[in-house]
Amino acid sequence: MANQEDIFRKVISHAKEYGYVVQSSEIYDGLSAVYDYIQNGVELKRNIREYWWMAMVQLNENIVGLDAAIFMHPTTWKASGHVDAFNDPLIDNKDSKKRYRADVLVEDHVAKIEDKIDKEVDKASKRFGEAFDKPQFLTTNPRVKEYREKADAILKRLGKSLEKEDLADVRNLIEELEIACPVSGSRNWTDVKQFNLMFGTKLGASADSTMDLFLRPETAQGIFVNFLNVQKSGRLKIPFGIAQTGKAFRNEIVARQFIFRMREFEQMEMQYFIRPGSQKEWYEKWKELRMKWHLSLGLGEENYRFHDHEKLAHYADAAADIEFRFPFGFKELEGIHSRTDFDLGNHEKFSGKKLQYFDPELNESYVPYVVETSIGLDRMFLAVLSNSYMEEELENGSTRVVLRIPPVLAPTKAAVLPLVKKDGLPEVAHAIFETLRWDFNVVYDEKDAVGRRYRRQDAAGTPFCITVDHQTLEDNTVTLRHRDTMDQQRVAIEDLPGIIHQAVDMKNWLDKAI
RNA sequence: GCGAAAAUAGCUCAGUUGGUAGAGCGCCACCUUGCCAAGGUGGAGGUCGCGGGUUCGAAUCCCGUUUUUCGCUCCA
Repeated sequence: MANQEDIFRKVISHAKEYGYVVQSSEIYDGLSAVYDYIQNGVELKRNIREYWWMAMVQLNENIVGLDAAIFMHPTTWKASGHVDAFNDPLIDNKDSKKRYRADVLVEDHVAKIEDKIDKEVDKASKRFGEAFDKPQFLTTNPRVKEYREKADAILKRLGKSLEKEDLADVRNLIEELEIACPVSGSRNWTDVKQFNLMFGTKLGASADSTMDLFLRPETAQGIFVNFLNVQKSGRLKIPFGIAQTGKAFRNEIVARQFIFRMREFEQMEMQYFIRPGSQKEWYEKWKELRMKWHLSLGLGEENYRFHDHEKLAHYADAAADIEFRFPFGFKELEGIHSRTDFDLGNHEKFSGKKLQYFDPELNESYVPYVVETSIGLDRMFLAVLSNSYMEEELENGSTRVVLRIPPVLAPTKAAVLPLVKKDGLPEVAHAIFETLRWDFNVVYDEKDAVGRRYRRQDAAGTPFCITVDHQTLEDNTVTLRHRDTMDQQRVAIEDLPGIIHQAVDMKNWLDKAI
C-alpha cells in the first residue's frame, strides 16, 4: 500500500510536470480541492467526454443530448429532495473524534426511551396474558405515559429547533439529555454545525432584488425538467434517453484525493425513460452496456468491479457502482441507478405541470420510470491517468516513464521529429506536421537528441513518433516509433494518416462496446 | 471538521549548535552528436507557503494561518 501511495504521489507530480492538472490559483497557495486542467489535461478530458458522447448519443438512435444551465429554479431542489437530504446538522465528539448527525443522536436517544416503553409492554403482556389490552395499557399506565410524553417533548423540541435552524438549542438538547458518544462514552461535544452540501449564490445585481439560488449539485435535474420539451420536440418514443455533460457543485465536508473528490466537478449523465415495471430489465442492461464501454478502453478487466448498494438513496429502487482500482483502492467511478418515477413525479407535484408520456401501445399516460447512468468525468480522467503511468525497467538497465494512455484518448497523437536540425530535415518534418495537423493533434520537436525526444513523448503519453532522416529525402519514408513497444517501422509518408487513424479512431475502439 | 505529518528552483531533495540559499534532473541560447534519456559552454529561475513574534541576525526557534498527504467522518 505504501508503494501504491507512492505511485499516486508520482502521478500527481507527473500530472503537473507534463501539463495535465495543477492546483487552482496556485500562485495564491491554491484553493482546497479545486484543480485546473492545463494544455494536455484539457485534451485528455475532452477526448474522454467525446468518447462517452459518441457511445451514448451518436451511436444510440434513441438517446439525444442536452446542455442545461447550471442555475435552476430553486424549487427544483425541493422537488429533487436535495434541500432536505443535503442539509445536515453535524456534531463531533472531541474524545473519540467521531462525527454524528446531531438529529440522529437525539433520535437514537428517543429510540432508547421507546425501547423502555416496549419493555413495559412486554412485562405487562406476560402478566396479564390474553386479557392484555395494549392500546389501553399505552394510554393509562403512568410509567409508559411518562416515557411517551418525554419522548414526544424531545422530538417536538428537536423539530422546532431544526426548523428555526437554532443549532445552539440542538446542542443544549444533547447536553440536557446527557447523550454520550457511543464510542468514547464521553459527553465532550463540539458545537452543532449546519452543513449544506449545496453551494448557495444570489441572482440579481442589486441587494434588494436578489433571489437565493443553488449551483446544481447534480446535472440530472436539468434533464428531468426538460423531459417534455425534449420528448415532444423530438417526437421521441419510450424508451429513450437524454444525455448531458456538465459541471456540478457540492460543498463536500472532506474533499480529497486529488481530482477524485472535488467541490466542482464534471458529470456525464444519461437518464433513460422507460415504461414503469421494466426498470429491472433496463437497469441490468445499462449495467452491462456501461461496463462494456469501460472495458473497450483496455485499462484491464481486473481493475473494474460492480458494487451493489444495499442502502439506497432517497430516489432509487436499485443502485450499483462501477468501481475502479485507483491507486488508493477500489472506488466509485460510475453509478447506475434505477430512479423510479421519483424525480418526474416530484416535479409534477411541485410544478403542477403534468410530466407524463402517452404510450400508444398501452393507450394510456404515465409518469415514466428512469434508469440513470452517471459517471464522473474527473474520476474517469484520474482512472485513465493513474492506470497509464508506468515506470519501466528497460533491457539496457535504464528506466523510462511512460504514460500508456489509450491512443484514442491521448492528448497528442503523434510527434514529428527531424533526426537532426539541419540538411533540410526540419523542412520536411514541418511539411508532414502541417499535413497531419488537419486530422490529428500533433506536435513538432527538434530539440535534443532524438532518443531523448522519444522519452519526452513517452512521458507525455504520445502514442507515435515520426522521425524524418536522410533516407526520407530519397524515398519519402519515415521511421514510425511506437510508444508502448518502442518498436520502429519504416513507413511511407503517405501511409501515415491511415496508420494513425487506425490506431486512434473511436470506431475501432468503440465497436467493442456496442 | 478532528488528529497526525509535511511545505526550500518546474520536478526530486540537501541545508550543521540560528550567521541573509545549494545539488541532480528539467528549462533557455549556442556548439557537438545523430534512432532510444543524462557531451561542452553560457544563462534564466527561489524575499525558503503566508503573517506575526523572539533575536544584533530566522529557511532553521515560537505562535497563528493557508495548502497538501494520511487516518477518522461523510458521500446521490
